[in-house]
Amino acid sequence: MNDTDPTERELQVLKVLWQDGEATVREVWKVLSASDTELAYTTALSLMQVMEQKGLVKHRADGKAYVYSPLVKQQSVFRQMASRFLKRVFDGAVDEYLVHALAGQRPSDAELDRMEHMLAAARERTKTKRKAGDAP
Amino acid sequence: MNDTDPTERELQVLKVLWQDGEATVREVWKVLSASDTELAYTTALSLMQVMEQKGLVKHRADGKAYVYSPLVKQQSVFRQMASRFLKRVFDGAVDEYLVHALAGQRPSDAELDRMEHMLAAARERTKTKRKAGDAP
DNA sequence: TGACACGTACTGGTCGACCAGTATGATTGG
DNA sequence: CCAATCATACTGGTCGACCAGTACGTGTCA
Repeated sequence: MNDTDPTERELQVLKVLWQDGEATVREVWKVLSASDTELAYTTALSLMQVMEQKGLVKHRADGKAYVYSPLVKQQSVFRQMASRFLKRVFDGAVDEYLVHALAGQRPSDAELDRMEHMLAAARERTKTKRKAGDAP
Repeated sequence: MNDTDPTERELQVLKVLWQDGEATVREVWKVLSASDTELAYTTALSLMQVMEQKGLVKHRADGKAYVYSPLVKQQSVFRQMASRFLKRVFDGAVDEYLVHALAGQRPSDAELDRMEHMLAAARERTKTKRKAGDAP
């Protein structure tokens, strides 16, 4: 389906929609204007119209206003963006990916715990995976 | 200094230069044309001239040809790109970053080993960091 | 020596992201 | 009733990434 990542701005909009479930143009505009630099209301509107055209969001009329909601799942978008980034930059070497992230960031103990569990789970999967050729 | 990531193409060029130390336009062009779709020779040239203007590479004359070499370290670029991506997409949550990468990728045992070591090292750093200034 | 091969410089064109203004329709308060 | 205020629709402009063509210089070889 979607073969390109959402742009920076589009991602900002999607985050608002994911958080709130749905939102009017004005609400989205408020958030973007608050976190970022000032933005014209019509700019936010244009952006969301383009996004609808791309199939990222849909709208329904609620009285006068349009209420927008996301058409793509946060999980899918994040997974896709991470995969693509991983592949493009590090040629798929997930350990390279991690080491550079850790270098610029100091994770909390809780995060470290969660990540260790992830690795353990991943190791488990590959181990049990040895059976039956259901490879690509 | 550099406040934007290198573009897709620029990154491809940098990878060639990092790998070989230095390279002529023709060599870079060969690699790009091989891995990607066909590309005009002058396109590669233009790209590298722009990159020089941006301070990403420099050149020296070797007889007729220009030999280009990188001005930025692979480490720095990767670290910066990873950090930025992490922040922009996952708001700095490195565990989120990892889980989505693992979902789309099946790491090898060796990679898992290396990543576990990284986490252990990261945990060590935060632990010793708690003490009053007994820094190395 | 003169044509050719190989190099770079310069220029232009396309496309998408991003931004914002003007036009226009509907609701509502006085 | 009417105008102010809200909404959306439509249109255009800027900028950077990307691509490639033409112009031009220089060394080489028959």
